[in-house]
Amino acid sequence: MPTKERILGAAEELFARHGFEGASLRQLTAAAGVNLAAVNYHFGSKDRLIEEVFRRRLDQLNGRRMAALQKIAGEPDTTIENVLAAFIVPALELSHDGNGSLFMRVLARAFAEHDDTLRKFLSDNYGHVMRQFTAEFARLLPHLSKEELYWRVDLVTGALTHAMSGFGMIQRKSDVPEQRHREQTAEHLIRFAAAGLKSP
Amino acid sequence: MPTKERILGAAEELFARHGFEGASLRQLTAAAGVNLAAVNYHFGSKDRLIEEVFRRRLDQLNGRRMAALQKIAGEPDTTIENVLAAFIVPALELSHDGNGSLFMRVLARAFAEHDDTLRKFLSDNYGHVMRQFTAEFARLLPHLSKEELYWRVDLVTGALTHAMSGFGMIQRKSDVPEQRHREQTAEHLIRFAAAGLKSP
DNA sequence: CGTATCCTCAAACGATCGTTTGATTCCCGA
DNA sequence: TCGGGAATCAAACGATCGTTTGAGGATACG
Repeated sequence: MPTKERILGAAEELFARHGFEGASLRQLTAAAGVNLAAVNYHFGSKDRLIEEVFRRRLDQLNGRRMAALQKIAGEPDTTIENVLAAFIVPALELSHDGNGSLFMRVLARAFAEHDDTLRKFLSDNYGHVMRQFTAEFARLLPHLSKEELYWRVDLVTGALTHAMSGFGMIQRKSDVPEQRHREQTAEHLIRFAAAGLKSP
Repeated sequence: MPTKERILGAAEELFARHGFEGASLRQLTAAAGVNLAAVNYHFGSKDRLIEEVFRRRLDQLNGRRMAALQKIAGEPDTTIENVLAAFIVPALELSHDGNGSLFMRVLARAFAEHDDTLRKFLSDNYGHVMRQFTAEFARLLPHLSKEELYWRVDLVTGALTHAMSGFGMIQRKSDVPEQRHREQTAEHLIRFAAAGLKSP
């Protein structure tokens, strides 16, 4: 495997496990089986490596989210559940794809850290996704004030980030096929979030 | 102010802002206006200081939660909303008490970090609180399977932790009295969480 | 006044951090 | 086959980390 890929994989795992400050480049390069200097050679700095870890996964994740949303946005028979599925299902697919679940933990960490640099990077690059989803929720919940809507979207985001960071018990039982388990998880999350969004 | 108190206050603020690994004892003691060696003298180590930051706030927070829960647990006319209020209101009171809101950010960080030592400490010392609340939810939602119930309690916990860590917009408008703002926030959170818990 | 106890202080400990350097190896196109 | 950029390597840079030390100051009690 190319050196850059091995570094990104090890970085994802160690950032998830020990945080951005807690994972050192020496641990990281040792886990990847590459030389210590390789990070600065290929990425320039540790901060740029962190951004690249986000870019690689979020490009794919948000691409799928936007594609799913485009299919239903503005349509007359679209439901809250449809929009939530467009947001949640791509994330669940990622969680079950190789080390993707580790990335959801990295993402949960990024939310918990209130680091301004990282927040600005995420907002600049992927803020439009949240805005599109919020706009569609607004269309389907026209009776809610803007403040009410933001509140509920924020609570939904919190619940989903928490759940998908693996803190909860998204653990597949051995007798349930992976495909079926993913569908069940999606149903749980969508049912819960839809009830919260639609509450009177 | 006593040295120990000044250290705990500065620690709470810097742990919230930079994380447990990101905040150094040199920053911390400088902010507190005490000598570098004071941390190890009064607390023994940085890890023990971290535990003390949690203990100080959680003793008070969970004490109030348990007291509120005892008043309604097992009563025939208790509602989901009552139980949620017993869980949420003490946390909101803490959030509006001095540097208490910073502690909610520390707590959110602790959830995001999957650090085993910290998790064990929190579970050993305060796990009984979550078990009591879960038991009461189980009584009020008898139609839910144990798996369903755990799922929903976990999602509620995630949403509330997220919201109260200040990532959302729990920001009081200047023309709203603090007491009223706290009540409004509690209403938002309780309505959302109750809808999620009770969803069919 | 003497002294015992609690506390503070500057200084230093060894370890580890992210980053840089300069030499060496690899590999492909001319 | 040979030249040259790309990639890897061991080693070192200065800075910062948590922790420890031992001397000195403060305070209370005989």
